[in-house]
Amino acid sequence: MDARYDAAAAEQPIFARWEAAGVFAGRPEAGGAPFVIALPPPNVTGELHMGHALNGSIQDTLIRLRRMQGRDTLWICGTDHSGIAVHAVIEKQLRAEGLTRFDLGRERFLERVWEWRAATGATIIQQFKRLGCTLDYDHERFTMDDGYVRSVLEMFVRLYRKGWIYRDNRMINWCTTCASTISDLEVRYEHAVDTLFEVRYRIKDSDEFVTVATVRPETILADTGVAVHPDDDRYRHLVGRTAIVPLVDREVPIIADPYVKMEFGTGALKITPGHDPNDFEIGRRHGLLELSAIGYDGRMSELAGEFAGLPVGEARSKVRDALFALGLIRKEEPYEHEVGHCDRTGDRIEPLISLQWFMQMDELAAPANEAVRSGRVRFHPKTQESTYYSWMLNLRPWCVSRQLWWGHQIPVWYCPDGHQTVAIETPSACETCGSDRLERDPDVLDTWFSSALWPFATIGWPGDDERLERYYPGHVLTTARDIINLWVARMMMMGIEFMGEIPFEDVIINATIQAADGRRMSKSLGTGVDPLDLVRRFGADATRYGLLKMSSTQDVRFAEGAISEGGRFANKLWNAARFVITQADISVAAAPAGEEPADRWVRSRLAATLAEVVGLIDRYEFAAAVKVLYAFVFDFCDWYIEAAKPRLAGDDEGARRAVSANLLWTLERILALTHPMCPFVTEAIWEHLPGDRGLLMLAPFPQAVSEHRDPAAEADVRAAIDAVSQARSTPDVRLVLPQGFAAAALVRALAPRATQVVEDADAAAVVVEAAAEDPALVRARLDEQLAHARAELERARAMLANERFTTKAPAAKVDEERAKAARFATEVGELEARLRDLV
RNA sequence: GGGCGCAUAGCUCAGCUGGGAGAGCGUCCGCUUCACGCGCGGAAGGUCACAGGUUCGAGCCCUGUUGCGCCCACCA
Repeated sequence: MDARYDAAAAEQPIFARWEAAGVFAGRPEAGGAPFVIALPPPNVTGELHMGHALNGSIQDTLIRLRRMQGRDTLWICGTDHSGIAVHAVIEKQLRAEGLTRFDLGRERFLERVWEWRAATGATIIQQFKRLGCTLDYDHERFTMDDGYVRSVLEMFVRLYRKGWIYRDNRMINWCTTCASTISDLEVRYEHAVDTLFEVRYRIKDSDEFVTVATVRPETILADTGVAVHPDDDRYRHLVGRTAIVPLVDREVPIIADPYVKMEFGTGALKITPGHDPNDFEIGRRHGLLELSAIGYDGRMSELAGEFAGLPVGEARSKVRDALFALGLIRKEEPYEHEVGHCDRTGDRIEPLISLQWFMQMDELAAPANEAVRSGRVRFHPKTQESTYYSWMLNLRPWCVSRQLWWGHQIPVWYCPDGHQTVAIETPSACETCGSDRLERDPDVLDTWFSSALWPFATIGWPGDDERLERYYPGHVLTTARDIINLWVARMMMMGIEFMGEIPFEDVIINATIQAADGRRMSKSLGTGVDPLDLVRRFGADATRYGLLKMSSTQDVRFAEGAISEGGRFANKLWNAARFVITQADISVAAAPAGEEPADRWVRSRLAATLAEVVGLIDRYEFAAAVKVLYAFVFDFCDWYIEAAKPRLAGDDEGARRAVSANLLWTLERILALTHPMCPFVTEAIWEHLPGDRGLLMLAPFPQAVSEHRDPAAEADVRAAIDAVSQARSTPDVRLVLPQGFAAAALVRALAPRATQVVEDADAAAVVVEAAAEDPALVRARLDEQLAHARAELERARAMLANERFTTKAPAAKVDEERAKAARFATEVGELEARLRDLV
């Protein structure tokens, strides 16, 4: 064993051995209850980023711990076809060749996507292996593989037959770059400064004008009404009259609708049902015409007359100029508001009316809400439930059709008469009229539609696969906050609907790891940190350790120090093992042996640590678990191994064997406890330990033996450690131990700088003194101790003198103060006596 | 516009139901090269964002202010 743990050299061969064990696909033969996590399927376009690495570390820690605890663990593996993202990648390639996807046509485009996927689609899964993740690679799924496509179509058909999926002409969010609809959840609102115009519309058969306010004058060309509030006295006389839309001279009705805010702008609202979601609703209420002046290409349509063909932005200023020339603009002022942008491309969203497929989720949502409310599904941290409810309690129809090619093509065929035939297999004739001239809907489904069935489509739904039976429902889901509604909520709805049971019990919402300066980590900003680079520099264990330590309920800034600490931790463990292997008698069997205070202390600390770390992981408090583990491992090294050295080197063969057995026993348990978090280094050490022990990954997880708890030994050794620590930092000290102090031998062995270690019948506790030959130092130290004791005594007495404290505080608190007062009074007395003796 | 969260040592963060401010890193001092210099021990360093309030007592509870972050939302 080298003096330094070489992660780079150790990791790959170890991973190969794990894979060879063939247990990643679950192991029902082990007899334990299933424990299942579904990996949030990363985009095929993706590379492992910090979020994936954090999430992978958490999931693998849980999977490994449960596996060692005997559970039949399954970590579902796969990738998402990510429609829009893939289109972006391939269309960019095409642009470089001077082509568009339409030049290729659907079939050739899809061939090209599959070629690309064959070449690069495995990257991110390989990267999870580098992190040490024990995903079920043998059953890797892809949301576009044949079986999965079938599952998606099955879901569509079933929901269609229930009437929850339907086709309708509604207002949708249109992204001109994507040339597709996007869902409400894919719209990101950004602050924008535009101009608010007040425009005068003439009233028909009158000299009067009505003035409306708008930030989008170009939509005037598609206006089909003017609305005022029913209670607005300023306009009451106009309701029912006709206004004339400027530039196009269209006659439109003036209507009254309570949606209009009297106090905003002029109190009169132009209605453009074709280009504004509110106006759309108002238009539907009043039966207004739905006109469209903007096309899917983001340019003005024929309806725009002289402005036809102009991009929207350009049309806006041209229309403004035309209105101004006619003297119809009454006012222009800067106006700040939030404008919807495409989450993927950043383009301004164009609200348009379009014939699309929608999904209505009201009935699906009710049981999903109930699952959270009743506590069957728990969010960690719990505050994230509000994100879930805020969306789930206010659901609107989900536009599921996308005008893309890469994705699950909608399984609906139309005959020339417009009848719909819905089927999983291509039908030969129209269900309604028998026509054989069928054409399939060209659109594909929203990527999140297929993601919603990830927990069960991956393991065989809708078949009767035994894996489906065994591994659904799952247990834990860990993911990022921004997809609680896009994904988590929808999985819950679909899981309940199609499997009759929630897909998981615990939803862990990860911290977002920000760049060191607090900005968002992003490749394009150049603020990203590549987790694989960390793996190369520090090792996978160090990376996992650091990420777990950074995991938190709130967002954290990336700190490389946490990763390098993980590297030191792994090296420390490696060297502790190296000491045991080279210095101890490893022919003895590992056993909780030795009755010295140090022996009992380390076993007691180990039992406490085991229980605490497992408890923390059970509660998903990974950062705290890592800290507790770290503290114990360093205590073990700094004190138990140090205490063992003289005993191993001594002549007492019995002591030598006992210490060796105890060292081995403790080390084995530390390795098992550490393994879920730092699997590589622990497995590497395990291989060096004597005997044929198989893989640590499959070793049974150690129980915390409560009989090993020994508060007296812990207190004694703690006192010894404190005294020795003091002695190490100060030359020429004298250590005074109480008569019969249990850990006296430990103090004598570890305090080389103490000039004297003496037992004193009068000493109440271990005392560190300056050496007798320098009374001034002794005096100074005693003075310091006395001042401290006096201050404590004074504080306790002051509290007890406060009548309101003694009457109002809980009795236990008061008793505690009394005890303190008594203790410090004694200590003050003792110290004063010592000082008198010195003089 | 509504909601949620965060502001604690130079840095990254802990501080659970209110009773003497913590860890790791960094800095400084000492030790040590016989498992580990990715080592050992110690020390310095904080009016717990600000202002009020409740309480015998507040980092923790309440109100407000400031600064950050996030989520939700169709006010022209």
